[in-house]
Parts: sequence; C-alpha cells; structure tokens
Amino acid sequence: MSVATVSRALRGLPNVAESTRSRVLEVATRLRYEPDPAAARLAAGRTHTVIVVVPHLASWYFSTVIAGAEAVCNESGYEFLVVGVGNIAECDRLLDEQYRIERRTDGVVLVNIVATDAQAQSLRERGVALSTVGTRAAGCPSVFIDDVEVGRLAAETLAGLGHRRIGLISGLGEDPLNFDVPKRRLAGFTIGLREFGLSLDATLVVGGNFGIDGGAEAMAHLLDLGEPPTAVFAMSDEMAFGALMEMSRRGLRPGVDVSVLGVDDHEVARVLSLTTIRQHVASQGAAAARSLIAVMASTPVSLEPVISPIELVIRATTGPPA
Amino acid sequence: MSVATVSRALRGLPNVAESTRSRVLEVATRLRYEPDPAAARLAAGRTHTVIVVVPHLASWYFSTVIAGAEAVCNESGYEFLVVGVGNIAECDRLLDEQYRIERRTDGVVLVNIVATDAQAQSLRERGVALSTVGTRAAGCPSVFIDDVEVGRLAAETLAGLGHRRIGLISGLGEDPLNFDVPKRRLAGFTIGLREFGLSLDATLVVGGNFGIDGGAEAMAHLLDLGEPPTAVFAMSDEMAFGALMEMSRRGLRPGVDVSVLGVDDHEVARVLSLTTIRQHVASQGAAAARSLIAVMASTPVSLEPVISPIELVIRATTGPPA
DNA sequence: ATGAAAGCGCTAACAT
DNA sequence: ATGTTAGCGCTTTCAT
Repeated sequence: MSVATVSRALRGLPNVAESTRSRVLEVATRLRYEPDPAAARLAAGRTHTVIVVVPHLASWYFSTVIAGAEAVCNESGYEFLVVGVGNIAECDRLLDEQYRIERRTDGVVLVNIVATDAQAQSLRERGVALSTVGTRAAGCPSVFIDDVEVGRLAAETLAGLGHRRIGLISGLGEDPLNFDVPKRRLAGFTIGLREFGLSLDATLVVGGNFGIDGGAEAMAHLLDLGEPPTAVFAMSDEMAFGALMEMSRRGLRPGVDVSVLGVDDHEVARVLSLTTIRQHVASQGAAAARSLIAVMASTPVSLEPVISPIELVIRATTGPPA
Repeated sequence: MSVATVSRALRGLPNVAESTRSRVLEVATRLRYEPDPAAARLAAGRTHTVIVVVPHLASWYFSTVIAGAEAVCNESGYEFLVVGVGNIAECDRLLDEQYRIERRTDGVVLVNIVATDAQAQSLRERGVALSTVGTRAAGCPSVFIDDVEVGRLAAETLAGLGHRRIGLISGLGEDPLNFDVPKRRLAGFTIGLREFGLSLDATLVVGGNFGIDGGAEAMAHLLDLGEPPTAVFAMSDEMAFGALMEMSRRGLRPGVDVSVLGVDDHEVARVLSLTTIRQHVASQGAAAARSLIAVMASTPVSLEPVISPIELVIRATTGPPA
C-alpha cells in the first residue's frame, strides 16, 4: 500500500475503499502512528494551529476567554497558541508584521484588540482566518456584548435607585489598548443618565485601567471629591473590587453609604456580594473559536456579529442613596 | 550567496564572516524574510515550541503561572502552546500517548501535574525536555513551594492565636488531579498542630476542590458541626473566598467569630482582607520556563528543586478565638 | 481506488 | 568562511 493511500485514509478523504481505510486505521492505532505535524504543514501549507491574542494573560476576563477557546480548539484538534501583547506597540507589531505569523497559524482570535481594516484585510489576503471577541474587525466573525447597553443599563440601575451623583470608573487609563469598550460603555452610560434627566458630570469620570489597583485609586479620587458620588459604576468587576477595597479602608458600607455596580460577574463577585452586569465570557471565547474553525474550514459563516447576552445581577452593593 | 550561509547567518551560528552576516541581516529585514518554522522543524527536528499543561485554565493560580511562563517563552522566541487537561484521564492520556506530542514540542511544563518516573523518563528519551511547577518529576528541574511548611505555618499561625479547634478545607475532592499538594500541606498542618500539643481532628477536615463553591460547601459543613471550629485553614485562597462567602451568608464575622486563613495571596485576597500565605505564582511559571529553555538548549541546569519562598500575610480574617 | 513522484523550505553534513 | 546537496515526512498532482 502506498503512502498516498495511507495519507488519504487517515485524513478521511474520499476515494478510499472502506476496507482499505479500516485496515489503515487499525494498523495506525496499533503502531501508534501519527503524522508529523511539521511535515504535514510544510507539504499542505496548513498549520492546524490557532493563535489567541490577549492584552493580559493573567486577568480573569482574558484567562476565561482563553479557557473557552482552548476547549473548543483542543476538541477540534487544533493546536492552541497563546500570545500576550502587553501594550499597544507589541500589538501593532504583531498585526503589522504579519509575515511573522502567517506561516505559524491558520487563524487568529483577537480578544479585545482593535485591528484596523487594513490589518484585518491583509491577514485575510495572507490566508490567515480571523475572529474577534469584544471588538469587531472588518470581514470576520465576531462576538461581543452590547457595550452601549451595558452602560445604559448601569445608569438606569443606579439612577433608578434614586442616585443623582453617579461616579464612573472607566477603563480609560494610560493603556490605550482596547479603548473601544470603555468608549461604548461611556456612551451608553450617558444615554442612560439622560433617560433620568441627568447628564454626565465629567468630574465624576475617572480612569481605572481595568485592574483592582486602578479601581481603588479611582474610587479614592471620587471619594475625596468635595461632593462625592453616592453611587459608582465600575466598568469591570475587578475595578469594582478595587473600589470596594477602598471603601472598606475608609469604613464605608457598600450599598448603604455608596453603591457600587460592576460588569462581568467575575467568579469572586458573589463572594463580595457585588451587584454586576453579567456577561458570559467563556462562551464568547468558545464561540469565537468555533467561528474561526468554521472560517478555516471554508464553511460558510455568518459575519453578523454575535451579540452575547448580558443580565443584571442584583446583589448587595447597590441600594438607594443614604 | 548560498542558502546555507544565509541560514547560518540568520541563526547566529559561527563560521560566518561579520560582513556577510550583517549583509544578510540587512536584506532579510528589508525583504521581511523569516524562515518557515515548519520547514525548519522538519529539517532540524526541533520545534521551538513549549507546551504548558495545566489542569484548569481559568483559575487564578494556573492563569498566573501561564502568564509567567508565556512572558519568558515569548521573549526567548519559543512558541507557547497551552493544553488544559480537565481530569486525570486526559492527563494520563497526554503523558502516556507521548507519540502524540513528541513531534509537536521540544519541552513540556507540567503545572501541578504528577508524572510518574516512567512517564518523565520516557519523555526524556524521546527528546522532550521537562520542567515542573508545583510538583516534582524525576530528573528534571522543578520549582515549587515548601508545602509542608505551608501547612505547618498555617497551623502555627492559627494555633498561635489560641485556636484549638481548627478546621481544614483541603483540596482533596473528587478530582484526584494534583493530589500531591493537599497531601503535603496536610502533613505539615499536622506537624504544626503537634507543636502546640494538638492533633488533627479528622472530623474537621473537609475536601474543597480548590474552587469557591467547594470552599463554601466545605465551610457550610464545618459550621454545621455540633462543635464547629473557631478557625479554618483553607488550602487555597479561592476556597477561602468560598468559606468567607458562606460565613457572610450566615452573618458570621471573619477574624472574630471564625478565623480564616488561605494560601496564595490571590489578587482579590487583599480586597477581602484575607490573611493568607503568599506564594509568588507568576515567578514560578517564569522560573519553570527558564529552566525548560535551558534544558532544551543543553545548558547545564541544576536539577535541585527551586523552593519558591512563601510568606505569611496577616490581614483581617484571623484573630484570637471569640 | 490506488500508486508514483515531485516538491514544500529549510538544516546539516560534507566538500571546498 | 562559504557552497553543494541530500534529505526531513508529509501532501498532492498526475497517471493508472
């Protein structure tokens, strides 16, 4: 039997007699044979590899997206490469110097990373499939939440409780990476305020960098204001955690002295009884991976963005103003 | 100029004239040339890839180890593959069916995964370097903390505050994966108790599965006891979070009604004012990656395990018994 | 349905 | 110090 037949049999191609295929499969199992991936990709030009690009590897949001995507890739037999781009320079380097990745991967999942149309198109031209989580990019499947609605719902929730001075801990910080999300949540927040006849008070908007410390510092700033807010919307649970930490440092009671509302439903949110706007992070990662695999397999895929649902989870850190 | 010279120049091999090398480098940059990794690994037999194996991708501990290792690998130009093995069956499959990974990677980092001597040796024979975090494996570099000391320090801390009935939320659960760490911490805990003339009360030992829910359930069980403990040592911060959640559900005050002590110094620990035994997780991941890279480069590496330091961080969830 | 053979783009051994 | 050449182990035409 020739190598070609074996190759065909193993890969499930047509034009192989069933009897031949089963014989090949049987022997392959017995011999523990498995094709050399490097040789396969050299000959076929496909790497069977997915690269996931995230801004920070250790944060809850990103590691959860990764977990969702990894499960799908592993199951589908794709190798799963992770790249962390700490800052926007690294990120642009990755997206611009595509000759460095085009031979390493068949597809890229961008998580909360903004790619220009040119970058997205250039990837496509080089035969690299693309899929995004948290942002959208030209001509590729994407999954994200309605961030405008997140902001609006936050404002509605807090203003609905009677709050009039509502602080905002935004993600805008030094790091301009993934600056899109905060912008959209801010826009929605403003809309939500308007529904209650309120308008955004720029002095109550503080950058928080999406981390615990950033949230704490932002909260400290807000509480030091002459007229501090009675409620605070943090654009992520981790920043909300920081806000809560700062409050406990000052002996303030969440939901009583100051209300705090987060976004994500981080697994620790319920420990802190944090009221939050839940999103389903792992399933977004999984969805992105599935879309990507479909694109790589040339299966028709909807380029309509998938809007992942959000839901308000009311716990104990929100209440009417004192 | 021949391809061989170019190859040598690009890879920094000796026997290339400086003038030649710089000319090659200049042209390569201009042409954005970069060697095809698949062809290189097919010809040279080296993949320039590292695989990190973790039991759960989304938990804080593992994603932090991953972040530490990824930074080192990326910097050293190694591709960074992540594999999650949800249960012991998958894990054994990975370690036993090595023919499936030997052509995909030059090295494996095992994070809190126990490999038998046979598995470790077999990997080495197949030319796959090995390095471990959290456990040790035969004949390869490893980094971990002194888990016996962790247990002992925990007992000392709580008994030293005057506690006599000390509960233990262990990691032993349904999942027998990484069963080594809980065992060692338990041993140390017993030793520590003995230093205070106490002995381990088996009714106060509950399995917690290393997650928040597991910790909460374990705490519920302990608090429902006829004589509940006045202090609880949780073998991870995440389980301690669960314990705190259960306490707050019952209106119990941490550090006053019941003391809680964790392990890790998870980034959220300070938000909850959790007293904990800190370990440096990212640096362990980085150290393991560095050792692995050294082994792959045939640099002499110490096989003496690196004992990563731990330190008690006293916050507010511990205090003398009521 | 199967086989033969030509590469894929490198690296490494050998020759110069 | 540089060039020549034989593969690495597959996939894929093309022929049968």
